[in-house]
Amino acid sequence: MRADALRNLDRVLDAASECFAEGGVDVSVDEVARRAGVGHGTVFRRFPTKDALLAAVLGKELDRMLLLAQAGLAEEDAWKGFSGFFRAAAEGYGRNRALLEAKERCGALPQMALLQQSAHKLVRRAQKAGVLRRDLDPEQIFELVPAASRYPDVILDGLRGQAGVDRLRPQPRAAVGR
Amino acid sequence: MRADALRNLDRVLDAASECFAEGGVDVSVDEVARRAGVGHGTVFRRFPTKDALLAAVLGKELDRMLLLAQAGLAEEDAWKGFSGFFRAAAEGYGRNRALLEAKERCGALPQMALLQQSAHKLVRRAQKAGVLRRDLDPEQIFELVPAASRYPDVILDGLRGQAGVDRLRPQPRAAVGR
DNA sequence: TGTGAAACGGACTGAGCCGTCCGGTTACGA
DNA sequence: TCGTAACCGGACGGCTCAGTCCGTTTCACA
Repeated sequence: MRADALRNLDRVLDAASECFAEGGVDVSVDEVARRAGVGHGTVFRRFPTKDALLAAVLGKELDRMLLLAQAGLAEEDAWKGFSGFFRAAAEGYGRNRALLEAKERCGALPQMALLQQSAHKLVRRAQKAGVLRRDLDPEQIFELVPAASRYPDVILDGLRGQAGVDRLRPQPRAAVGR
Repeated sequence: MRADALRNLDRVLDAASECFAEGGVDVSVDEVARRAGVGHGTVFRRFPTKDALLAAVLGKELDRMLLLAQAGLAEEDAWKGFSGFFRAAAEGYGRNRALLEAKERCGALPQMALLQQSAHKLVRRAQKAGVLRRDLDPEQIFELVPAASRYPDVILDGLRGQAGVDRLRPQPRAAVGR
């Protein structure tokens, strides 16, 4: 690959990250190309469709999250491990407006499986330790991540549970609907 | 106003409600017109722009929410009043995919002020009664409503606080950032 | 039932966007 | 230094969508 091609590829990826984060997935390819300082033909040579570009950007973000999840597993305190990852992931969603839409649009990406696996471990461990409520499965817990981009403390408080004393409120909990 | 005009206006509003709720604000005016069984010229005669149509639909939804808020105030138990409204509003956001985007796009609507006023009363009353955490102001509390469309119980648990024993977790709470 | 005003709806315009293509340019090996 | 292969970017086509316009239809009232 020629040096100029590589340089432009980097610029395009960076510009796309910023554009999608700020404006969501509806930002045009022209806009991305303009910010990268290239013609939009150049963008389409590297990424045959806009979705391919989106997937590349999303992939990079997922890689970052995978590292965070693994860091959480390395933490010995189950709650700290879980909540640290949860908080960081939530902040990621807050910073990047396109993440949710992109996930809907791109479908399954290769990194997803691995990330999901690590994230599930985090949840299961915290639940076993009795510090995380047990009436939601990992899938459901992580549906709350985007929601937590605003006030993570509130939602983490809602998620926290103790062994024995299950919750602050003693009444039977209503079924958690979807 | 002629009878056919009135009938079509109703049809258009209903169709728009359904379309936007299901598909978000990006549904085309043609699609709305098709579902209403009219030409899209007819839609644009009543609503000069797509945003005007969106505002009309949003306005109806806000009216519905205002009634819910007033019902909450009529409830004598402060927590039941607040949480009932919170839950109903959250469900509204869950059912209607366009609500958030529409609010961003339409800006301030006349109903908003009144709704906000009632909602604030609900929050202040619950906070005074010591059943709702005090480290968030009403504005911030209601930023959590759309987030609660999925698992309202979790978030309500996170919001609940008792007088004296402020929270389950005794450590000083981290600053709630935005 | 006849007539005029109001409403209807489809054709049309223009803008924006995705994706393609090709003539000109640039980097790199010999 | 030079030839060539790779790369660049703007022009272009096709599409969708918001908003306009006008010939035709429908309603309401006398």
